[in-house]
Amino acid sequence: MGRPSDAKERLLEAALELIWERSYGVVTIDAICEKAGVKKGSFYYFFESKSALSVAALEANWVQNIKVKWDGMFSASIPPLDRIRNFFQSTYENQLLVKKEYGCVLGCPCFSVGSEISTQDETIRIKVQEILQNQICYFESAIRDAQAEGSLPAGDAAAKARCLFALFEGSLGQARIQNDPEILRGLAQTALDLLGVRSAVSAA
Amino acid sequence: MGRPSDAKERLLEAALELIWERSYGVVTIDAICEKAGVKKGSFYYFFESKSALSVAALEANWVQNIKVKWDGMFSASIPPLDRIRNFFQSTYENQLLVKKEYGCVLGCPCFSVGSEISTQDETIRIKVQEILQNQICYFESAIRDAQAEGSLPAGDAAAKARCLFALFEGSLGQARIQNDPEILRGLAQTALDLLGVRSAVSAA
DNA sequence: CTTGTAGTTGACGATTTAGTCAACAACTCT
DNA sequence: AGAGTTGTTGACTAAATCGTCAACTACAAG
Repeated sequence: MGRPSDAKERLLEAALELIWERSYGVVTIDAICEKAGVKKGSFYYFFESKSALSVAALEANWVQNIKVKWDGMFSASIPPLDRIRNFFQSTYENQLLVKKEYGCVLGCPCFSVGSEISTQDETIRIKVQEILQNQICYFESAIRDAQAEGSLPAGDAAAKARCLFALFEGSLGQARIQNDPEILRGLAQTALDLLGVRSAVSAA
Repeated sequence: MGRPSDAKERLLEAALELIWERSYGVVTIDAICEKAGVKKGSFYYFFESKSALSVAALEANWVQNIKVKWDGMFSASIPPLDRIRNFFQSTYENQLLVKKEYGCVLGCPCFSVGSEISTQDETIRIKVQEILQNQICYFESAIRDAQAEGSLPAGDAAAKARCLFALFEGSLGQARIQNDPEILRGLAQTALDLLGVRSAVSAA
């Protein structure tokens, strides 16, 4: 009941995009409002601060956009090493698209924001940590499955997953800093090498 | 001639520390001035903007602090794989100290700042890129030397160096976000594994 | 149609921040 | 000591930004 509105959703989307494109610190509430087509009064009707909005935006982006993609890419119906290969390959392709659309390589919003304000805003830090931890789990179960089927040597799957994730985020960060998606070109192969796959070149 | 002063140096130091602790966006010129014990008029006497100061601060930190340490750790007199092992080990120990001193894991200022403002400030982006590129070179020559002496399999040393660097920065970023230096604990071994060293456990 | 609820608006005061400037102070060199 | 140069200061303006609020609007349900 009452007056229907999608202003809240528009704010979430605008905030995430602006923060991703620019940075958390440089984006003002006014800018978010303008991009969302919402007056500041309405902003404060829905959220109590930029911080609270950002937490909600990161969460919404995770459940509505990222998680569904990852669920698809890390589906148990795909051979585990293919999941990893495809994931890194599509990361590259995705950043190519981002650069075409935004003019810049933007990397991973979650990691960038987390690194930016982890010492300043505990609620964002916790949310980012939670999402990243969740992402590492996708790597970890792919690694576990690969070990179970014998396509990867046994070993600490959690540690390997963290290592793989560090490679992932570190590479995305470099790509953002250099504004060059080509950094991510061979990442799929690099990832498999890192896991100790003896690379048999697979014919398409 | 004229009036001697170390205000410029104090500004460089204060800026770097504040930006490292907090973030580029959240640190104001006023805050830098206060920390440096310098009035704003003097700030603008030495630098034309926060951006210009930051570029100078990153550069000064690189040549005066980081580079000399790295020159030591990557000295040609040390066996190449030891350079890498020691480097990652000392990264861990260093962040332990940072956490003790600052209360937070702070990671790598250069990478954090770079990732934060790469899309916003081209002069900082370029400077960061230059420093990071330089750092990768240290990895690359260690890898090359290891390959030359046969302790690493041949292969694209530049690519391996970039990969190692991504692991390095990605791990530091995670450690910062989680505010937990233990993320970096086994990094030296992980790095060597990544390079394909068949791990012979070396006795001390 | 009325009523209650959810959402909207624009104008406002308070604060923070950037950036400027003219006068002043401290030092060096001759 | 005098002159020239370098660095310092505090007070100032302008602008940006935050956060608030009372009045207003649009819709749903009865």
